[in-house]
Amino acid sequence: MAQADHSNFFADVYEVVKLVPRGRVTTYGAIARYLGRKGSARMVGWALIAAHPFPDVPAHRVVNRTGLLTGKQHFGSPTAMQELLEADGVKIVDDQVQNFSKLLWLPETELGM
DNA sequence: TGGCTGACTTTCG
DNA sequence: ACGAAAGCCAGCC
Repeated sequence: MAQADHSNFFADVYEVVKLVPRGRVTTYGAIARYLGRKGSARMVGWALIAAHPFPDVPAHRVVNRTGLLTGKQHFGSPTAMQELLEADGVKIVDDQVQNFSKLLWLPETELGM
């Protein structure tokens, strides 16, 4: 539990993202659907923006459904997200996660729901 | 108070 | 197959 008084949504997003194992990636829709807000996938990304000062939240492991680093723009550097993913062992080519389908980590599936 | 925007996803034309 | 619109929710003007 973070300092979430009125917005459990942010805390939930952080918890799920923090649960993403190293070398894996997940999608906004997967998290949103896991939280019960399948239509609010944008909110997941928004929560990640608020997660900037949170080093425990590997936002770089969250990409869009195509495996494209859509949020790399918000990392301060255009290549920061790619560097972080490669540091986790994820290969990135042209802002696209290679072997994305295999590296995709779904909370519903991995957590057993 | 009301409306726009946004690190998205899915569906209709 | 491509393009446009809808759905969803929270923050900001």
